[in-house]
Amino acid sequence: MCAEFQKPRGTQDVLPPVSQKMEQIRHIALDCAQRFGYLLVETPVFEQTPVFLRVGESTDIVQHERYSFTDNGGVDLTLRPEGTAAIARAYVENGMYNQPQPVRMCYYGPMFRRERPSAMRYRQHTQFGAELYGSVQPEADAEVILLACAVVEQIGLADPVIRLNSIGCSECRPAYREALILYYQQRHDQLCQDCQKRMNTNPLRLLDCKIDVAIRERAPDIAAFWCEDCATHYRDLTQLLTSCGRQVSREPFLVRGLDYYNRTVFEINHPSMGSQVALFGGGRYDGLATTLDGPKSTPAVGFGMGIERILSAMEENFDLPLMSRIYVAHLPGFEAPSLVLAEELRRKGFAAESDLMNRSLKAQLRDAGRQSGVVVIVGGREWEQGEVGVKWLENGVQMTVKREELSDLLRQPEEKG
RNA sequence: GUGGAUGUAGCUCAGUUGGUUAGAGCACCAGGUUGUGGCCCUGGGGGUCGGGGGUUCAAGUCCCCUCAUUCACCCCA
Repeated sequence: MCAEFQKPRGTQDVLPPVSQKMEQIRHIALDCAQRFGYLLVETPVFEQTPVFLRVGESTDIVQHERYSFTDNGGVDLTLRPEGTAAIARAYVENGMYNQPQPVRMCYYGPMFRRERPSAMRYRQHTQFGAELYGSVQPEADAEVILLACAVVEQIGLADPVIRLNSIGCSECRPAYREALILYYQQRHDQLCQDCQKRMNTNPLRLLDCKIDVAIRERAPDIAAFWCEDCATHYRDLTQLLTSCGRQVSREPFLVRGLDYYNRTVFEINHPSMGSQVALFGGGRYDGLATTLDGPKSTPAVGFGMGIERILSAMEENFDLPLMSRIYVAHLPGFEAPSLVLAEELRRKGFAAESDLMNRSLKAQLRDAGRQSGVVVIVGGREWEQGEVGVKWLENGVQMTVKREELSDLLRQPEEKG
């Protein structure tokens, strides 16, 4: 095919049966969220660009991964790279801080980042996420994490291990930041090029480096710098999660790339996935809504979950429940009656389809065999007497019934044969 | 943005040191059964060999460019 007709780089066509699986995941996620009290909020897939600039000036998402464009009215717009900023905007714009707090919301939809595609990384991907506004309590962090774990578990992954850390608050982080810079400055010559750059842009990210791991080992741990409140918050959260039977692993080097986080950050990996690929990740971002013109104090926690990654993680141990479909076949000349009968069955709630290819009966049965279900045969002597044939392909059992009795017979297929 | 690997039918892949009209399996369609699937047999459709340029009497094969896929980085879900 001509190159200009190919799908854009890093995007995918989702075909059956994968598309059905995706629907299943969406259903599970939204259902879980609802049981936790998190209701769906839909925001536009594009926003005015400044909304996303709040994600952090130094992050790659904002710096060079944006899908931005100017519309005909001269407005600067950006395809959303993540959900949190958009939800924060919606929370503020709709005055949701006047609702009884906390406000529990979730979202589900496509995200766009112009990065180079690789394993489990796409330019358009789907994220499910949840956001909790209004509570500073560690219980809030816990609930959000428990929801994420519940979804992951529903999908068939046993015993998720939560990788957890706290990156402190405006009280205690500056001191840690200084200590970290000092430590790395003393070893400046041994650092990789990226890290030398990171010293100035985002020192916390030094801990993310996969090259300078040896240097990192002896780097100062933020836990030693936590203020009283941050320390209690972290301790309480850990306790809450373990009380709920969740496994927590403290990750001193987990910092995450978005600037808006404070205190809690977390993520979860899956063994089937390559190195640094998280199924979901999130944290607390008490300052974000304020920067979008929200009230002075608007605490919030949330996570985002990569649906394509979830899909690939569950691939082996998750089967789609097959809906049994009815194939209405016809003898030559009975195309129209078979279409009518199929429609009749559909109106009674069955999944039914008829042949549209003017095939021979033999070919229709072959076709029906591909989806292994029930075949209703229309035409011939039986039709003259107001009857149709019914055949179960599984075991080859066949019988003839009055048209009026057909739907009753089909409702209990397991008793036949 | 950096580095590596790979592009031949819908899918998985053969294709010799460059040499006639590019093959197989699976899948698809039809027939073998004037009204019955799966197995088997026979036949059929389907390819600008990712695209463009170059070398050559001759390119799927060699060279260059480009596009795409993929893996590792960067970063993130």
